[in-house]
Amino acid sequence: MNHPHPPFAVAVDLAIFTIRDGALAVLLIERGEEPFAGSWALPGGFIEPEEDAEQAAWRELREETGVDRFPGHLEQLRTYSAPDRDPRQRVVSIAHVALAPDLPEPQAGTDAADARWWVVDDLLGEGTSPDTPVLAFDHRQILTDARERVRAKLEYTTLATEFVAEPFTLPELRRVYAAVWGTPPDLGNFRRKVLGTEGFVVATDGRGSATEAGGRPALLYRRGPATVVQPPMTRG
Amino acid sequence: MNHPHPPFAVAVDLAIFTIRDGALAVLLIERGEEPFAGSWALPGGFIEPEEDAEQAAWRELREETGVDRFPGHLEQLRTYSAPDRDPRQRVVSIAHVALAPDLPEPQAGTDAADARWWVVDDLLGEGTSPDTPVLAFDHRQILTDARERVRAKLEYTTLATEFVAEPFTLPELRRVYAAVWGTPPDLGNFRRKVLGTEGFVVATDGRGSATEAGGRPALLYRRGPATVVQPPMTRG
DNA sequence: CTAATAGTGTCTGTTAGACACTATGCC
DNA sequence: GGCATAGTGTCTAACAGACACTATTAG
Repeated sequence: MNHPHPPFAVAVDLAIFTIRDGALAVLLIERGEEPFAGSWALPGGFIEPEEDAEQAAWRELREETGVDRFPGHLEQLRTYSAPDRDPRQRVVSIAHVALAPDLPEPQAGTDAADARWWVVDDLLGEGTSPDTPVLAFDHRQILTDARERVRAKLEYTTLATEFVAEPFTLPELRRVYAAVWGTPPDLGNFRRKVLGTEGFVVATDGRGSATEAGGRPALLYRRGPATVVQPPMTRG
Repeated sequence: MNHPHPPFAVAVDLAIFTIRDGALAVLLIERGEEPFAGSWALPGGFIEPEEDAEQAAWRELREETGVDRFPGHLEQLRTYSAPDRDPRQRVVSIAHVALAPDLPEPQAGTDAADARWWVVDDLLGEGTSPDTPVLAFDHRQILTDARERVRAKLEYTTLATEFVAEPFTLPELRRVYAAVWGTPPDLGNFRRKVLGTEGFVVATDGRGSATEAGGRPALLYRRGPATVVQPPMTRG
């Protein structure tokens, strides 16, 4: 412990995920100020004196999505602390991952030029399409780590249910896995696993409506109390 | 992002684990200064201006263990940021977990009254024996989280090999699992899993020496290139 | 009826768990 | 030989993967 301790700013950054049109999407903010003005970045902000990181993350979550009672899940991801990650000053960022059922189109915040959902595979794919932005700071790395966290957690937890609004159908839940993993799990085996895991979902007496194209309506379920899936579901 | 940003100190704390006498042990420092003078704490220190958290953790690791080339594994755990976790000032701590083969008894650092290894189960157990110290700050929580990280990672990674010095025997490696999980995995199934996982260990042509009590000498192995164990080993 | 989606049944190879057995060292 | 430890073999129940089949809706 050597004194003096240099001054640090401590921020939280958020990778807020949802499923939109069958794909995993993340909320990005277009920066209105330098550095990286015009680039897109993960939403975030500095921790206030009386907050811990989790409280700051919840606050940012509400501010950036415009939703008063955020319906999803939030957890800490990891902390990014490279000395030059922000060119203005030393900023350590405690990154978080949030998941939610389909949220409304966001409104741009006070200091943001614009805010919108992006398909994650478009952002992280190899293809350098002219429409896909370069992310500000080290946010591409954070987003990569965040996606891997979500992918992994779908295997051994019931976290997928946080991506759907209650009540939900099993086909909807299966589409969450398809979106996050890139390929849908086998139908029969998926149902066996979900229904065979005590407390993953609980049946309701309702039935969903058929899709516009017809087809049998699916049964409706709610989230159960279970949090882990043992043994895990397997990817691919 | 509201200005001004209050000043934060950013520290790293380390849960350095090893196996001593068949039990999981952690290195603690007896604090010589207030607050918590006389209490025991995880080793740690503040991040320097030109370092990131990982570099700071490696530096502290060398300083606190007195070992120049630390032989084990280091990874970030999570960040603890409660506003009142340090009564002096606002300190955010990026906690890390380190694993190593049996290390020499540590020398007390400059500002530490004493430094020694403690059996983790003695520190975290329910029993309030007079000899077991109360940990400083939120270090009991950090230690609990760190132990759980290690327990979990032994299931699905080859991390256990970081607890033994090369070359090592399979019975030695099995004793790592016994120490961390509290109960040894079944002998035959353990060997089947380790030897059946490509790249977990690689055989050498050497044989270990028999124990003092006699018995057949075990074959010697080195760490392999594999990092994951799929499907995982199961606890208990 | 057909198309489309939801849901069930079943076969098979793999493997974890349990546990008995054999091998090789020291005294 | 006996004891202690290392290492092998085997039986079985459970289960993931694959995939064929049946059910229920809209039009």
